Amino acid sequence: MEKARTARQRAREDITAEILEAARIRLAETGPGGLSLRAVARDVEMVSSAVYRYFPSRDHLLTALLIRAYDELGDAAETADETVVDRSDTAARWMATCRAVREWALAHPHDYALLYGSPVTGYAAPQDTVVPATRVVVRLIEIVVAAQESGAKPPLPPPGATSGFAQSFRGAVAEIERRTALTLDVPTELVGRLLMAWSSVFGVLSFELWGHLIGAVEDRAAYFDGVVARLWHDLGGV
Amino acid sequence: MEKARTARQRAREDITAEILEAARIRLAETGPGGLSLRAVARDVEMVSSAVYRYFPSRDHLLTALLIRAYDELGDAAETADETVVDRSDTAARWMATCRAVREWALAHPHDYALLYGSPVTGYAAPQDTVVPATRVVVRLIEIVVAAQESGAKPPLPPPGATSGFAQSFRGAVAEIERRTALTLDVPTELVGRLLMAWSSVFGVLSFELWGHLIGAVEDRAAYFDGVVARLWHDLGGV
DNA sequence: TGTACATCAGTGAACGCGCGTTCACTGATGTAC
DNA sequence: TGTACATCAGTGAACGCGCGTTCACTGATGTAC
Repeated sequence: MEKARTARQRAREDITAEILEAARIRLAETGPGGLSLRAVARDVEMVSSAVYRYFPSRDHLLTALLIRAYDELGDAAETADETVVDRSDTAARWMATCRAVREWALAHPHDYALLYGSPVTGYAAPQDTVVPATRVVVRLIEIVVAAQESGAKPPLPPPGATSGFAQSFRGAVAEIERRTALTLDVPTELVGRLLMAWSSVFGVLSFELWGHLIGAVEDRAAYFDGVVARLWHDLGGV
Repeated sequence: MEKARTARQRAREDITAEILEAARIRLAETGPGGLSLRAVARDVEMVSSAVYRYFPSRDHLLTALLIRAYDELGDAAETADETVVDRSDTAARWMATCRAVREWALAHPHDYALLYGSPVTGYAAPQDTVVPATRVVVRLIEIVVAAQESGAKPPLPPPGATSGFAQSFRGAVAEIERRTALTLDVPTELVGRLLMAWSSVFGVLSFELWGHLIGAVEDRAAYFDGVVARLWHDLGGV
């Protein structure tokens, strides 16, 4: 059994969370590059040096924000998928998951920018962010694999396609083979289409959020749904 | 006939260009949010206040950088397309144009980030950036329209598709109808697929540049080519 | 249970730094007669 | 062609500001005997 938490430990957790939340709000006003420890300290009514008891530097604070945001997004995506009661309705699961990503992005545009926007100059994300960062793709993979297992026909390479494409993402194929219980071979073209779909979803979202669709697309939600449905279709989904 | 330029006018143009170039180099080290007039002034060996003779504020400098980068990218894309001698080989033109975008992005990652990354907090791009910003899509549209005119069959909506998608980008359809000499109707699904392809190209590129493909895709060039070929196939291209 | 010592949160001053922008000025270049 | 005046590029000092990080410190909380 765990030792009971002391008052000090509880306070530390609470205050760490408070600082993180204040930093997140700051993020919206200054952007990640302009995030300032002093400003955050002011918001939580601490002297700036006190924050160093919780985060040893500005970069550690950024890392914590990054992980937290990836985890929130991962939670949102996974929860949305699990809300679909008919687990064999993989098309619905795909749709629900993608929509959840969009909704989270619209609700937290600055956190989204931190994750999928241009990297912060002078800051290199450490290894700890890798696992939380992959939660969304991993879930998308699971859905597509489930569709295959229940008999969806995998997509075919377009006529005239070269082998260079299939060779280019061996790492992803190996990763998927390790993670799945698929007895049949993982069709390479399917993995390629999956990677494409993954970056398309975020490409469309980034375009929507950063204003590149202004003047072209009016109903952004309907557009997103249509795109996601087509990506599913191109994956061989039914 | 134009009046001959005076020494002053020539000097002004030269120095404006020098400042812009210095700013561009700075951009790589600080990111757009951290771009500092004083640092740029130092680089061109001027006193900081002197820069104000050329750019009335930091934001005007950013705008100039933005326009310059969009124009460079537009030039690169258009030139690449025009290099294809057989103008009726629209597949080759599509490929060449997309590749040129990637090459420019790899050669100028910080300018790419300025254009397609998260927007700079506290800075709103003025109207002057709109036209240069659309040069790449416009060229992609021209290529796809040329393919249609020479008999490519337009893509079909996937089975079960709703009308919401087609309705969502009326602005884009109207824009394309105004710009093209197409006598036949512009197929709506084609326009949708075109918008999708457009954001997919930049989605893939952003993922490549910001490190989201690490561990999944090894041969980035082959992957990009494969993606672009599939996008063309999905557009109904031959 | 009570006491002595160790741990740790938070303080406040200081370090050295860079920033955007304004302003009155000097001196060179351009123009009108 | 020569001179008087107007325009403009660049100077240097100053404004008020915020930043990350360090350090010696006080006082509260936790722990071992």
